[in-house]
Amino acid sequence: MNIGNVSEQSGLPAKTIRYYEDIGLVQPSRHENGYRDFAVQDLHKLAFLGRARSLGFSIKECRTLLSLYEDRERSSADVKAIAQSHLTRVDRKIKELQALSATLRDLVVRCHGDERPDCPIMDDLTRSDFAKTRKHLAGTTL
Amino acid sequence: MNIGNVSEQSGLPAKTIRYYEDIGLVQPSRHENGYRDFAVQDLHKLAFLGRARSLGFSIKECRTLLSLYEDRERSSADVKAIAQSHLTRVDRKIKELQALSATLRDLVVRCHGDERPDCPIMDDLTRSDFAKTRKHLAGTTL
DNA sequence: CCTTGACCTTCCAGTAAGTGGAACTTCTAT
DNA sequence: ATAGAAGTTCCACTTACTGGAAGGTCAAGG
Repeated sequence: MNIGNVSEQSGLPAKTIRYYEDIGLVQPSRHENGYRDFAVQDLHKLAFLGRARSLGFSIKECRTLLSLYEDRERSSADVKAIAQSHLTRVDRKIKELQALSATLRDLVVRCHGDERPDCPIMDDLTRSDFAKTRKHLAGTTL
Repeated sequence: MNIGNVSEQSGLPAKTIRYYEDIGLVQPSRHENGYRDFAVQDLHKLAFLGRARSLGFSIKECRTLLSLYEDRERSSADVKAIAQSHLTRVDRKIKELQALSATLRDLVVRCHGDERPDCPIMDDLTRSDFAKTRKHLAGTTL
């Protein structure tokens, strides 16, 4: 099966599939002409990866999940542990963002938003008493 | 003022401050020995940036906010617009993560988590009917 | 046979916002 | 004089891809 076909069936961009091969998540064989030749198992793996990624698992976790996926002797406890820690991470992030949202909302509501320069948002940013309490949002890329 | 001093007072790592100079957010002058010499205004700017970043504003937004910060003729409407769109983004992300959390929680709850291999989480990941519905979490790095 | 276009290949660069480390110089205190 | 702290630059690494260039391959139509 060619990459375009696999891309369509798995829902993953061809670029992503090549990338996944690069980092060793799949190992398709090659045709004589150099084209990748994906087996049905590869398609399943890629679909699995797509779903796992869409659930927010990191590539590293996906790697582990994939090895469990292929392990008939796996214990569901191992799978659950990964999902559980991911869930905890997600929930922690939600809390962080909710706190952020509350702060922003308060500032936005209090800003009259007209042509005058005075602005509670700027006042907040200009506060100098935050240096100790400030916490970086751990890797929050929105 | 040396960078260590500024770092301490602003709460930003020295590395970050140098990075901010690299990308043109601050322009400290230099001592004869090559050491950076920060003015009080630079310190204020960096504190401002630290606070803005901690509120989740992107560097690009920080750049704009900084120019508004230095603009006595600014209209608070401009500031509010940036904060508002950021808030919208945060709230959208919260919703995404909440949906994710619900899905994960359901899977985790349903997984017995023992030594046996059968597992609802794996079953979900192995589902093949998601390719169309799957949505990549837009840039969610937790 | 030739061409056109779709599809495939590799490789390089860029994204966001820093962080870590190496190699080196300068300042400060003993 | 020398040790250690603090400063400097530069390069690489992080995440998970994505975009684009330059070029090879394949199927269909004239």
